[in-house]
Amino acid sequence: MVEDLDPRKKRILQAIIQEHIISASPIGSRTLAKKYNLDVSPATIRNEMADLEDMDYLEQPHTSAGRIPSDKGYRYYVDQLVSREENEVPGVIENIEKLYQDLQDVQDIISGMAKMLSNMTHYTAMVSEPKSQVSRLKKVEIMQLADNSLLLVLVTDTGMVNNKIINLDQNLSARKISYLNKFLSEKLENKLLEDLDSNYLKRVEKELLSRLDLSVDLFKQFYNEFEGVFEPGGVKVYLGGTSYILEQPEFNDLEKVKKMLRLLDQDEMLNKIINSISGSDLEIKIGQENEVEDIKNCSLVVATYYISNRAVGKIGVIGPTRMEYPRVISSVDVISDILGKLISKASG
Amino acid sequence: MVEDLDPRKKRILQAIIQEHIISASPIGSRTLAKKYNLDVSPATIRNEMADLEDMDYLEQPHTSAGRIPSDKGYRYYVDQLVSREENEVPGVIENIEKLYQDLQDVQDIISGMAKMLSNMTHYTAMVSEPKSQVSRLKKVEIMQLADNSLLLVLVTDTGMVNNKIINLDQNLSARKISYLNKFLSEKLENKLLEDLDSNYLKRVEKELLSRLDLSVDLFKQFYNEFEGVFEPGGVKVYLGGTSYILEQPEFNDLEKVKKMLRLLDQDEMLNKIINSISGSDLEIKIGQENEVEDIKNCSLVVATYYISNRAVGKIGVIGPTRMEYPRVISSVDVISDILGKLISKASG
DNA sequence: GTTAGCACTCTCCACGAGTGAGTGCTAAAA
DNA sequence: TTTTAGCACTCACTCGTGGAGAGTGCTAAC
Repeated sequence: MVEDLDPRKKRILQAIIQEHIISASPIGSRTLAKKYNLDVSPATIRNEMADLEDMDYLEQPHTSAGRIPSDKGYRYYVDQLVSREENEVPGVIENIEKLYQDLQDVQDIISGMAKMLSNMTHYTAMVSEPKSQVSRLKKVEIMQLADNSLLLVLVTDTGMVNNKIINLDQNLSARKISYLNKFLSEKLENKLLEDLDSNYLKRVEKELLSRLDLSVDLFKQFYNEFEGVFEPGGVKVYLGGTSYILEQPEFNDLEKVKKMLRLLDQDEMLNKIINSISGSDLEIKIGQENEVEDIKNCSLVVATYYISNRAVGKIGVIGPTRMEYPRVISSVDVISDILGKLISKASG
Repeated sequence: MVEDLDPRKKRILQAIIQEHIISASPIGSRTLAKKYNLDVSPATIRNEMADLEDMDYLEQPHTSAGRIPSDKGYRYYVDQLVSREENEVPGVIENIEKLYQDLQDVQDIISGMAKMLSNMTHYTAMVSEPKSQVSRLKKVEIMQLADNSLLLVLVTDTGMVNNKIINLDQNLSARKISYLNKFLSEKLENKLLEDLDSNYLKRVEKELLSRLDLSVDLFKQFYNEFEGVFEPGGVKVYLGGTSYILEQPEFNDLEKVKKMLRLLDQDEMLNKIINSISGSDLEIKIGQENEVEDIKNCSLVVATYYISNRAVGKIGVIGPTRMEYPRVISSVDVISDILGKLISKASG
């Protein structure tokens, strides 16, 4: 499906896209001839532009306007005309890493990187938490807070800490709690969370019941709560720079801004968006390529970040299709790298 | 400073404000005479309106427009013309409480109530976390995650759970950790966080050093991290219904929306705003009465919520000065109550 | 294949007239 | 003295009109 454009068409397409990214308005043949020395007259460019429009790389908002790139045009640009290494600035990685190195809390790191990425790109950034399925449970511990009240703490090897307060009807003796702790760490720690499904938990429950002389009611209550923690549910998505979308001329319309902000308010939507990206290292979805209806006029640049070689989460940028792809691509690339490194370090 | 308006002026002022709250535009004498049966002619109303303008209760956007309420007008309305019990719907409290009763996590409760409040009022809601100063430390515990890596867990009696992963240069033996745990619970648990200032912590440090044969370097490193947890810092503020501000005609201007959203993006600002409210049960700041520059065209309705009779946090609503005060006041009132109750219950 | 020339198209902006809501003032009525 | 009717006046808002400007497609010449 990728036609091979002749070199002049390539140059013209590239010039139009670059110009449009800057000006956000349709580009005419004269402007193009003036600003880029293409060594041909506007008339020739017009002919080429008409050709490119026939091939669906360009669109014309109305008869007497210049051309704007189509989604297909952007796609060609991103795939063929952008060199991905282009903008790598050498020292940046080390500098950012240093800047954030004393953040220990994974949540702080994630939201810090979301902010960083949005500041670098001037678009809205989104980062999903490390997903638990591919994490190993590093530590399970129950602590007594008061009579009838326990705190359950789970720590994964990706550094995510999960708390749950469990209120019971009756007291659980210190001896039993310490037994439970020993038992649960033995059975659950160092397992993949993915493997701790209800089947496995049921088996653990059975074994525990046979060993521990515990009022069955009390135990059931505890175990129900306990099991609940492992239910998948959506992963939290962090946002950075929400207000940047307002800077984009394509969001000059209040209705559009409203729609967008409402979208970003909904956690499920964010999940859907960021998880619609299949899983390759850095993926770009342009306009109509997006599955979520409400962002079919936006582009997404999303990378996967890794913790000890496991793909655990996504980090990306959402903006208008008229996006500064080269800069965004290299920013997302760099930040996803740093994010993985920082979390790895923080979670030991 | 509160002049006593004669009854007719009161009625007219009230009518203008109510009408303006609905229509968001200046109100003229004819409209008023038609919609509210004030038993006088438009001409008379005009005279009264001119009087009210002289007294600064009303303003005129331009010579030939109707009148809109001034901040002073709203203030009079809120203080004198709104009966605070007006809108109490009996069953509501119980219903909401039931709806949210199985939320155990304090953070979930808070963000749930923020959403609830914004849905009820159709304005943006903000809720601050229980502030730690007036909380008691219920539980301190250190757990070993791996060699060199500890997890510090703090739980307050308001149900807030705080985690910190501490990475050390060397290992800390299990025996020492268990000793540390015993020592720290003895010294810190059930104390007000307010009292755990650096002075107190220094004394504890000294005592600990004299008792524990620990490499001083290692200890210092641990203790530095540990102390950091008690540094005050801003409290987190939860938002609900950010996109509601876009529904308000006073934010039809993109510039204003931008300013507002940028404001709500900054945690420090939110802190400043919500803490500019002194501390009475339910306080209303109208327009210029606000200290924060950027919200001098907004109104704030903020209540304090209580956990076992301690004022621990704030919950409120921010919207245009043209706000439906009666409804907002009773909503904030009700929700702040429920919030306190829910957290009390969840944190046992 | 490329370019100059030209008629044509469409948006955008500024201008002006008309409309309508609302006022303030004055003089008459209650 | 207070209230009301009448009237002239003021502004914001809308809508249509009419260039100006940018850009195109087509044709014919290079």
